[in-house]
Amino acid sequence: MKEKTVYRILEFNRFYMPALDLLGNYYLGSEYSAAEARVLFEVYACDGCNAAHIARTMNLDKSYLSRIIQHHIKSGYLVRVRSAADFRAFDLHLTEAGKERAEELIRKSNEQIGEIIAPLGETECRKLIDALDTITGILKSCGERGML
Amino acid sequence: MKEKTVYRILEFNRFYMPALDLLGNYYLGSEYSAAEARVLFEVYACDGCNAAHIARTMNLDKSYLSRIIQHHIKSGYLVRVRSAADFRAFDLHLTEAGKERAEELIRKSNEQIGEIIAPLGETECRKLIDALDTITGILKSCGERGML
DNA sequence: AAAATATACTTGACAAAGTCAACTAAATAT
DNA sequence: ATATTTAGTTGACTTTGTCAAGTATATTTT
Repeated sequence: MKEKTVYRILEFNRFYMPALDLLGNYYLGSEYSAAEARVLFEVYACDGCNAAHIARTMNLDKSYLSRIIQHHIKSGYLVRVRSAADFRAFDLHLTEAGKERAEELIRKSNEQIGEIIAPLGETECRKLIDALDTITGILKSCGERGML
Repeated sequence: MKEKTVYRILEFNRFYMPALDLLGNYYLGSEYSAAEARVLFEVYACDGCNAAHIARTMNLDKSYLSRIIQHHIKSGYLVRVRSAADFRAFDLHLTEAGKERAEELIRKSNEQIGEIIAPLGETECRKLIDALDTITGILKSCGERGML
């Protein structure tokens, strides 16, 4: 049974990943690099966080991240303000443009997924949600620290 | 309902993708680049195919692919033989070492997933499989050509 | 309080991954 | 026979990501 489960997971990944790719996964809007977009989202989700926090939660190299942040600042999407509590760190905030940019990316993602599931009816949607919940629940139960 | 479904899919992706990453998705063993491993798998799955076929099915740039193949040949994992039917093309085959390498990567993937789902009992495994099947089934029903 | 250690972030140099355009050679279509 | 398409290669390039070393501030240890 275990073996079959492993096999089925691998098979699912093989199926689902290209699907993700196709529809743009949660960070992809379009002309943006994955990491760049995700950084924007992280700040969107967690206003005032700093680079170290992002590096930890996204498991990103800090030097790489540093440059991504600089780039976003140059693009006018991010601003940094020196943290009062810790003078080494900078609190990160989205500018208005940055917020709009993030929301636009989210909207695009939504639209893409929306298009794909367009043919589904109520019942199927409910089933889909249930299945997603089931998987999430079970996988979460596996890892004290296996998963996010 | 549609909106909720979209939202839930995005949320699932956010949860599942790092999980995939962590456990090495279907192509990842370890020190190998995604594309490199996938090429190996493609030939494993489709012995005698040529670069053009791989480029099409994996949606890979042909120049990039050309170099990956060269690299695999140098590593002793792949051999090419000029196609009798089409003198421009080369049939690709795994060497014994290449076969072993591919199988080792597959074995590693299996082990990693196996470890993660180790805590699960029979019932949970069955539920997980059902949920994966449900998702696959529903999503497949969406796309005449939305998905793989 | 001083010294040692850890953390936040930056920079330079680099390696790896991926793309683009131009090319040769063979196959196919006109 | 000529034009177009397809298989593959190569060179030059950009993007993406990593590594090591450095500066400045915080924290811990003695």
